[in-house]
Amino acid sequence: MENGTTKKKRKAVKILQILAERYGTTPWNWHTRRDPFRVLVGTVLSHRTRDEMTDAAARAVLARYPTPESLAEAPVEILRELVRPVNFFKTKAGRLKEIAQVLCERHGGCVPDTMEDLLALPGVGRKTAACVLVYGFRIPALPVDTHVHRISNRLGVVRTERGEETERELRDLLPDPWLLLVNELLVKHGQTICRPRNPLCSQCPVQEYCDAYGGD
DNA sequence: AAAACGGGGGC
DNA sequence: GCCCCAGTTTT
Repeated sequence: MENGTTKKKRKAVKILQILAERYGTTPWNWHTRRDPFRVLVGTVLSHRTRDEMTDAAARAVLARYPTPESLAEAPVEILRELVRPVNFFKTKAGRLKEIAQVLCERHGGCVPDTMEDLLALPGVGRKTAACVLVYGFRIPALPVDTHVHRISNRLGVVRTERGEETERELRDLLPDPWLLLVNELLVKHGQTICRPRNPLCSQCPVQEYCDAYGGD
């Protein structure tokens, strides 16, 4: 006998299978970003900022300050210049330095691998901490950003007001292997097709599963 | 729960 | 020119 929750789980996994085919995401694609420090720096810079700008800034910072030790000593005015392309760059420049200092003082120059320790870092919330766990350590965690929240609700996989509720409900719905993929897949989908405004529903590979699909 | 932070690119 | 955007912290 199949109850409602089981049905939802099957639907959620089916959707992710289709999106994984569409966007070509596979576990070994993460190879390039397995260094937790790089993930942490890049994710902090990405807050409220588009990918293209984030990438340039993260590379600039990491090229000059490739370790927590060097970043902790970086002059904040130079950091500001390096991260100027991203939103909130003044705040983020200071935060990056603070984070690096805490890593050196409390964690022996390493990025911690628990949610609790990550959340204690300045400027690191649940989304960023989960990104470090998933992309840096491949520990199952669920980064819920605006894309994951919006798309999960449009699809009808969850019905939630806030990101934290989305995180709780999705976690119950998805087996661990899919937790590792859901953020990457939904962000790609959200940037290309399931956009906040004017989604391209006619091109959507999961329209038949979508509560919000209106026929486009 | 809502505002503050805070700036470049797309329309 | 206006509006939006891979969040977090503070009020």
